[in-house]
Amino acid sequence: MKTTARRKLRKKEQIQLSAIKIVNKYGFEQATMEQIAAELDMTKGALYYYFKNKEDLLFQCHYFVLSNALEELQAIADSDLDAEQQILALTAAHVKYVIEERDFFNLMIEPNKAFTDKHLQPVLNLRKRYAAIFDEVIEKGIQNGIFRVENSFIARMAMLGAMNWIQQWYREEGSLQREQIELHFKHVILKILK
Amino acid sequence: MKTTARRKLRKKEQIQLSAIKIVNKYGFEQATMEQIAAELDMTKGALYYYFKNKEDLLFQCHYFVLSNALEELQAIADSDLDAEQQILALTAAHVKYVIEERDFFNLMIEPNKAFTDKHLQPVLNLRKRYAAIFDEVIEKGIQNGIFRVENSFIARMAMLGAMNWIQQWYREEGSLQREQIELHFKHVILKILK
Amino acid sequence: MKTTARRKLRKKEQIQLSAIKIVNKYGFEQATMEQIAAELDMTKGALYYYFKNKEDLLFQCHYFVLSNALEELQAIADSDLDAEQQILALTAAHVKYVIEERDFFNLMIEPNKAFTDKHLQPVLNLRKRYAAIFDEVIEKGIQNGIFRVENSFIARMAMLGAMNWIQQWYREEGSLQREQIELHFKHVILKILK
Amino acid sequence: MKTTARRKLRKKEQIQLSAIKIVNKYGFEQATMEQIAAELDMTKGALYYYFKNKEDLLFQCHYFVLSNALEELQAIADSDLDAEQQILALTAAHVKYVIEERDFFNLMIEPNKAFTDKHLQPVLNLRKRYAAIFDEVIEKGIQNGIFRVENSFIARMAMLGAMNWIQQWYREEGSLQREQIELHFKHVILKILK
DNA sequence: AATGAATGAGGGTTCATTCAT
DNA sequence: TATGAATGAACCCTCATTCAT
Repeated sequence: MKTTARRKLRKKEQIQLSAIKIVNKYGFEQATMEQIAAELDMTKGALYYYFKNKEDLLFQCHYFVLSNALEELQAIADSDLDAEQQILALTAAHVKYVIEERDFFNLMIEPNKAFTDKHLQPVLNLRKRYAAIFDEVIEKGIQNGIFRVENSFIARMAMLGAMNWIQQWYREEGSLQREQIELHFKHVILKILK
Repeated sequence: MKTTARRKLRKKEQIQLSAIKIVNKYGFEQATMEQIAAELDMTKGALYYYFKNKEDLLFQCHYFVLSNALEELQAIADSDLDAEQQILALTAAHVKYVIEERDFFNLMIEPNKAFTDKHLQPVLNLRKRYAAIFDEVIEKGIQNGIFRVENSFIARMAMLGAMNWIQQWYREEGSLQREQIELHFKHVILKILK
Repeated sequence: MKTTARRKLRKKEQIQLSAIKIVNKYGFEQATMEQIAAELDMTKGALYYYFKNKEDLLFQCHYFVLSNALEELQAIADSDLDAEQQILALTAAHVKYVIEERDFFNLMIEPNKAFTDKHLQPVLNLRKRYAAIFDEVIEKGIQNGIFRVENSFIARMAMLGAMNWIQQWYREEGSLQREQIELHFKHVILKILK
Repeated sequence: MKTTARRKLRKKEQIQLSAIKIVNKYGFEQATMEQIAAELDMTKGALYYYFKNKEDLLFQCHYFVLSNALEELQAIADSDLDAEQQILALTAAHVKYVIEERDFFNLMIEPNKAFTDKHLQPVLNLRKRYAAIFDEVIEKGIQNGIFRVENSFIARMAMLGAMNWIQQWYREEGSLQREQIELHFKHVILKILK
């Protein structure tokens, strides 16, 4: 039956969640298979039943997170909103990921020293596509005369950097709630782009 | 005698410089005592005559880099330039550090990943003072009517985030050189602040 | 019921054949239970229904191969050929086994590396009986005046050594095919014995 | 001073001797770094101070043993004895190695599954040169009309195989002493070659 | 002040073995 | 009977740390 196959898939997902958690806590290289396993009350040996090796596990985590985010952003870029509305929606979505899915998103930020050639390419491709979505909308805005930027690469990087940095200072119990942050950043982003 | 004490100090500095070099090349956790020692044609055992352990050495490096940066930024904030000129100088300085001292500034991001309690507090303090300099200049600019920002905390964080992110994409062999990046970011920062 | 018992026996044989194949391909210690099972589209867990453990399985394979060889050689020694014809037939048979059952004959070389006490004795016994066949035929030849050797023990060991060594240099894709090797060795063996 | 360097070299030799011993006892792949270290009351970690990794250590053992033997045999082939005397001397030397330096020689026999490309070539070269010495002398004998063989490759392999096999049955406490074995094998070898 | 040498803890990985289902 | 899943021991290797000299 499919039940067992499905159970295996579910377990793989659990392991990925655990791995993401541990990686965010200790860093990419410092996360150990033992820690990842302990989080689920498994022994590290068991992880190898589900993933070929550490790099494979971490790669799949990375891929999983990026793919999900990518899909959501792509839908925005494909909508029939105008460039300004789109960039605001992208901002909101990205801020949401950064704040709400902290653990997931941190992975995207992590440097790629950890991957060997075989895994590096797919990750870099996803990253490129993610960035391309922002570029596309920015470009559209420029052509429509809505945005005015000196260098769109720099603009995109500045925007993403500013937003990614949020997780360094955001605290759930702090005075600024997500919605306010979203609003503030929409404002900042527009300043950068106009 | 003072001479030997001084010689020891000088050696410690050499070791720190070596460590900084290695860390910037291989990353914080991947740098090994052996590599650091080899850079100076020493054996790793000798390092322990000067530093208690690896964390101690790395902490002092970090402290050294951050203190230097702090001093430089403070001088700017204390100068008699106007707020706009000051913020531009701060931007140039920060961009320089982010690029040149890659991994030590990386640490500013998540010091708790690398340091245990004892060393964490001093680092966090430095970090606060570092941020305070930006706040001070921004505030000055607002009071002088030069800057106009909705929320100065958000503005500072957006600026620093945008700049810190540079190290994620900057490549020495890339098409954008440090000086150009500096110029572009001065432009972006002013957009955010005005 | 006999049917199920017989089915079990047949399955055991299949597993043995699979194990023999894998061992000849990857070597005795490098063969894994997983590989052996995969060859039959089983999971490794199932093997333990038929064999107590890996050593047991491998022992029975070894025993199986050696017994078969022994039987074949015994038939030759019991035939009514004369001693020279018999020794030539033994040579052909032995060369065939050395080449075809590479690793199981390898075991004949140092069974104590692979087997613990319990299994060692039966193997050593088979080994003795195997050698005895050669001795018997050599002795017969000497008594019939066909062979003339200084020391029949040395002669037997030299013969077997020369043949066992074949597996060190034989390559399936090499220029010498099994049949040619057989012919050459028949020649050499006769030189040693005459 | 050179003393420390020399001490290091001596230690490396000790480790090699230990490794050779263990490998002969348990086989190439089954020998563990721990066993090798324990033999010298060291911890396995210490081995890595002297050798890069297991393959490196085992390779150097292999190389060491082969080189030594090679030198001795080459001297014989270079002497001004005639081919028959040379082959007898080679036989004596080889038998001596097989019996007296059992551990060393076993290494030569071991299959080379253990080495990766980098290390495999040098070993195979040494082996080739070792074999070439026998070939050279055999060829010389053929040209001088002293030897008469159908296929000199087969003859060489049969000889070496017969001799290498000695260690399978030789027991120090057995009835045949080395000198007698030497004599017997000289006899056998001449039978094969004439 | 520095080196050579060693230790020991821990990390990634493999695999025979077990066992509930 | 057989599978899926897990365990645990053992392996290779790295590296911070120690210490006699």
